[in-house]
Amino acid sequence: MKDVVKAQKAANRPAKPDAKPRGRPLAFNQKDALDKALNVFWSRGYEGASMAELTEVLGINKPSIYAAFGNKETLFRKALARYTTGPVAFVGEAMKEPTARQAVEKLLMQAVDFFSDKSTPNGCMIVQGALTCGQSSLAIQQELIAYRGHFEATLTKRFELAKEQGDLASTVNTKHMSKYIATIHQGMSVQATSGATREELEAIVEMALKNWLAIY
Amino acid sequence: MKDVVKAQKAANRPAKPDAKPRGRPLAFNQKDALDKALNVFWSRGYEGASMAELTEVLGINKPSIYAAFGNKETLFRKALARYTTGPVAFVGEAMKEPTARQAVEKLLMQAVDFFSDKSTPNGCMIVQGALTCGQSSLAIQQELIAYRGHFEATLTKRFELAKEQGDLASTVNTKHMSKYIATIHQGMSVQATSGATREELEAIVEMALKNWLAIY
DNA sequence: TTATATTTATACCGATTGGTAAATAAATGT
DNA sequence: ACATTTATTTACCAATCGGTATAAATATAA
Repeated sequence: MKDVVKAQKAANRPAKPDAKPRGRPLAFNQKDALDKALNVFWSRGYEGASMAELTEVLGINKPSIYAAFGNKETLFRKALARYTTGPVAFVGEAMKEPTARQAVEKLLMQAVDFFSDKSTPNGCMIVQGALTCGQSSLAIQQELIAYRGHFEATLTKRFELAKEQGDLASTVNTKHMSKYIATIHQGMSVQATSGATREELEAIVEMALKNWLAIY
Repeated sequence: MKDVVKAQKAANRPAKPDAKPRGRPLAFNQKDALDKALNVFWSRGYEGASMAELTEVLGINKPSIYAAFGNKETLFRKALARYTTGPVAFVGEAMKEPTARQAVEKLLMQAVDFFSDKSTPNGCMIVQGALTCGQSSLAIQQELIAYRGHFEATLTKRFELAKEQGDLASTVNTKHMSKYIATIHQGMSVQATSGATREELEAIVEMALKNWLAIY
């Protein structure tokens, strides 16, 4: 049995709170370590984050990282999963607003909070994690493109619902509208990374929302 | 006299059309080579473009590249300068339109042409050349941020002129409006890189322009 | 106490990174 | 013809890249 397989087995072992595990215990908290890795990938992107920096920030030696999370690519994917269920879970929340207009307003306003939060890196990891990259990272690049597509699909679904509920005109092209909102969101991500202040991001959203009246 | 200094001297020598240069002639066209380098940086970003790929695409050995253009960083800067005076020179042209509204419309419409041009990489090099990167590329990252700032300053100047000429209300915050337009432009760059079609980009611009009536 | 299981730290791997030394080739000046 | 200048080719450099083999350390099970 190869070590890699053993490690995976250990990582996938279901939590039995009462039965103590057999070997030497982990010297670090997996969730904390993953959060730290997320921060590195978030600020540096997939290629810009080196395993050397990751080991330094996590305070864990490389073999321990590989045993716990697999290689760099799977570590990135696990950090990305944590990102979507953690920091950016507000996207799903915003969709629950009673009208499409309110959903978009809440989405973009929360994005302002998110982008200007000084305790986290600026910008969106899904937007900037691998926009451009070398040939060896094309798989990650495509994966992030797919994530962005899911984001638009979420918006489209919400707009379709709004059509049914009558708070959005039946003539609206929901896919185009989703792409438009996504474009603003992605542009704001670039702006945040470029140093835009909270006030500036708010002004952008304000202008984008005035648009709502004009569009339909 | 070091070789590097000699090479720089050769590169900076003023063009005397009739006086033939002294040593072995260059075996490649500098402008063509720079255009090829631009294409690599444009599609892969600064870090994603390796010297190995650059030598392969340019068809020139590394020592010749270093002699002609300096190191990777200066090669990127020279490619970037060519980018601004070549492919994206349309930005300055759009500013010459008679009104602010027409200037923005022309700017964004040309951006659609630009982003959906299948003979060039998708997206904008200034937006995506180094959005995220490792520590060794922070200087380039900052330089591109400055370029984006210049883009906004250009828009702001045009809007200030529009105020003077009366085709823009005196109450408009020109800096905020510039940031809003820049945000849409940058978002479109991300969309283009993600595979958005020409029709989709056009729809985005159409919605952004309807906004013009609502904003002021 | 001994065997087994798991994680740790150290030290290393081949491949790739950006960059260059040295010798040869091809032009002009005298 | 010969010296000088410049560019090209080849072969190499140290540093870093992602990733791992090995053995010591630390836990439970018997």
